[in-house]
This record gives sequence, structure tokens and C-alpha cells, in this order.
Amino acid sequence: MRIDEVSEKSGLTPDTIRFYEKSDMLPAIARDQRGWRQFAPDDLEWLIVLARLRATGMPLKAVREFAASAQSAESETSTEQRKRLDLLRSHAETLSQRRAELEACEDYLNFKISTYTSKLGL
Amino acid sequence: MRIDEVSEKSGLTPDTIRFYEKSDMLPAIARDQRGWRQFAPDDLEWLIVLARLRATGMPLKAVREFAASAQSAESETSTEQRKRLDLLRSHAETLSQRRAELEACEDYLNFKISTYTSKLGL
DNA sequence: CTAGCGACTTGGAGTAACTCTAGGTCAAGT
DNA sequence: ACTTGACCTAGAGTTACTCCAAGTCGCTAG
Repeated sequence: MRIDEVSEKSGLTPDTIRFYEKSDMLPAIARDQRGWRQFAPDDLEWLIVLARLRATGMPLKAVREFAASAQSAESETSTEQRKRLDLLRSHAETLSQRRAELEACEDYLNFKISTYTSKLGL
Repeated sequence: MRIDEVSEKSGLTPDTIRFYEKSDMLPAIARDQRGWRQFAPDDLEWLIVLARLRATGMPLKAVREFAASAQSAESETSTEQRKRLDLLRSHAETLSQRRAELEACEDYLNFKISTYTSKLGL
């Protein structure tokens, strides 16, 4: 697959994908004779994982650690798997706090909207 | 109130508050004889509004428009109120899309965690 | 009376995570 | 032969803070 295709399938822009490659978050991506990136199906899967982690607000620093663990030679040892599990778990926790906050703000926003609506007699 | 106090009560850091003042998002803040900012209760209220809008991801550009409308001489005309209502409404819509996305990603994250957990026999 | 403390002040540099631009390559179509 | 279109790179720009250095002011303790 070429970069545009994985971009569409992962939801990340081509620029972001190139940026992730430069930042050591992707495994080595093959190139064709023109120098274009040739993404394997696994590469796309990996980009989708990264996109989800980022979409939930995991900082790139943590994503990079996760990537480093997944791409290390010992990636399938239980030590490394445990490391990744811990990363995900701690992220899940901040995420659920974040969501509670977000919901409170959303309620407040809807309240504001309803006061404006009634003030304007709509 | 001094900056530390409004910082604590609004949840914004002093630096962020100063940054918002510089970016024309606050009304004129009084100064005492030392040159320190003296926040009125209304100023704090306004900071709390801004904090909530930002916490829900409204871009500063939109927050600035909202602030400009609220601080203009015509702020209480129905045209200006309508403008603010429209801003809040369109933000509420992007917010609810964003939340759906976030929930899908959170589900995925929990799924990932459970596969790691069972792989490690925990 | 002066020395130090602590909470502020400023301008400006630094950071995170993209995002965009300029300038370039290369194979394929007209 | 030339243009098109999808890619390439390095590097500058953007957003929304966040941190830092250097300075000021009023207060207290010696």
C-alpha cells in the first residue's frame, strides 16, 4: 500500500505518518524503486493502534515507549508484554478521569446553551 | 484576588491566565499600586467559563471570538447573544462527535488490555 | 536601616504534536 | 516532449501553552 491508502485507512494524514516514522514509532517501512514507502498490512495495523492511542490522548512520549517495547527483539517476552500492559493500564486510568471532567464540562456547556436559548426566547 | 487565588479557583495556571490576558480574552484587569493584577469576582467567573470551553477542546480562536462578543459594547444585544449561542451550539456538536470517537477508542483500549491480561495469565 | 523572603512582574525562549511550504524526483499518459 | 500526479526531503510555521531569567515591591527580622 502507498502512503495515501494507509492514510485513509488509518485516519492519520500522510504528514503525520512521515512524522511518526521519523520519530521512531514505526518499524522500518519498505521502499519501492522510486523511494516511495510501501506499507505492509502489518504496518497499517500498527498505524491504527497508534492512531487509537493518540486519539485517546496518550502523549507521544508514551506512545514511543510503547512502540520501542513492541519493536524490540524481546518484544514477545513477558517482561516486555508486562511493560506494555502497564502503559496501557495507566493510560486507561487517566483516560477515565479525563472523561469524567469532559462530561462535567459538557453538562455546563449545555446549561449555558439553554440559558441563552431561553434568554432569546427560542 | 491575586493571580494565585484565581489560578487555584479556575484551575488555570498563572502563566495561562497571563497568556489569556495578552491574547485579548480577558476584560481589563485592575492593578494594585505594585502593578499586581487584582481580579474582581466577575473576572474569576469569566476565567471559569473560559476554562470550561477550553477543557472541552474549543480552539482559542473560537474562544477569542466568544470573548470579543461578550466584551463588545453591544454584548447584550440579541444579535451578539445569538452569535454566542451559535458558537456554543456548533461547539457542542463537534464535542458530541468527539465523545463518540473517544468512547470507541476507549473500548478498543480496554480490549487491548484484556488481551494482554489473558496472554500473561493475570 | 538593611538584608532577605516571597509573591508577583516582564519579555522571550522552549515544547508538543503536528501542519504546511518549497523545491525536487520519477513513471505514466497525451 | 511535456505535463500530471503522487510521492520525496528538509525545514519553517502554528497552536496553546510552559518555563526561565531578571527585576520589583512590600514585609519582617536582626
